[in-house]
Amino acid sequence: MLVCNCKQISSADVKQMLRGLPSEADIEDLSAFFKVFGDPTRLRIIYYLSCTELCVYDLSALVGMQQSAISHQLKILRLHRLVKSRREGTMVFYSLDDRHVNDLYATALAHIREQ
Amino acid sequence: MLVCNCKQISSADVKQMLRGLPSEADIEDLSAFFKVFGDPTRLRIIYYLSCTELCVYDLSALVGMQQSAISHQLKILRLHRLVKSRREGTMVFYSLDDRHVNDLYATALAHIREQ
DNA sequence: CTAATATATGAACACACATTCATAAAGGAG
DNA sequence: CTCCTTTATGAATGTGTGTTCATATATTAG
Repeated sequence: MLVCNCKQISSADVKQMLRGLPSEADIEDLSAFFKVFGDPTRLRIIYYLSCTELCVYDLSALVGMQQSAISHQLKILRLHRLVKSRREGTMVFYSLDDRHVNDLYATALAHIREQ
Repeated sequence: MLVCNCKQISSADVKQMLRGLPSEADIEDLSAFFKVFGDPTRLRIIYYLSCTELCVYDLSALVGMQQSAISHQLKILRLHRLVKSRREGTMVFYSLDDRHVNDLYATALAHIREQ
């Protein structure tokens, strides 16, 4: 029974909720993962990479931000395995590395467009 | 043609990318939306509400955080139309108000669990 | 009305984070 | 080797944000 007698939820119900609760680690991972999408610059990078593979410099030109800023963000995206990189001479090409990205993108867009 | 001659992407390709680019407003909305999920406390609240409707006090007990903190977070969730509230006497019951939430949750979990 | 309970809110603080600047590292050309 | 280009990284800075504390608001009971 919960502390508040609002609806007399049984302790059995509470136990069942606690059983289904994702682990501390999962919740941390989840929130960290969503946080990656919670930045406009990273979303723009993700969009452009969803179109085609791009090098860092071109990405910075497209996004309209300094190369350093893009590199920093690419590192974060890489650490979360959302993009992968491929070196070709002095250049490094980035591309999307997750089949879920588009799903998330689409679902979120659907949400914000439902007024 | 992009500034870097890395792959000689034509200006037509660039134009097409820019055509598909979500608007400034959409990107802001998207990132703000994802940001809401980027916090462990809010994720816990969302989980519990995915089980059942709950009042603020019980939520704070389940999450293990002060009532004030929960109220602040509920306000954010409400502003993003992820939860809805219903007053019953002095109590306010919250419940999920978005059919996309579970989709996002599941997709994200799938991502972080793929190694 | 007052008292009690449940929730909401404002201010303050501490911490996280995105960007910029400067610079280092890596590779290719000469 | 040096010079140039591309990318990565560290430090610094300013901004954003989650929590707590104190308090206000709202509703019911008496």
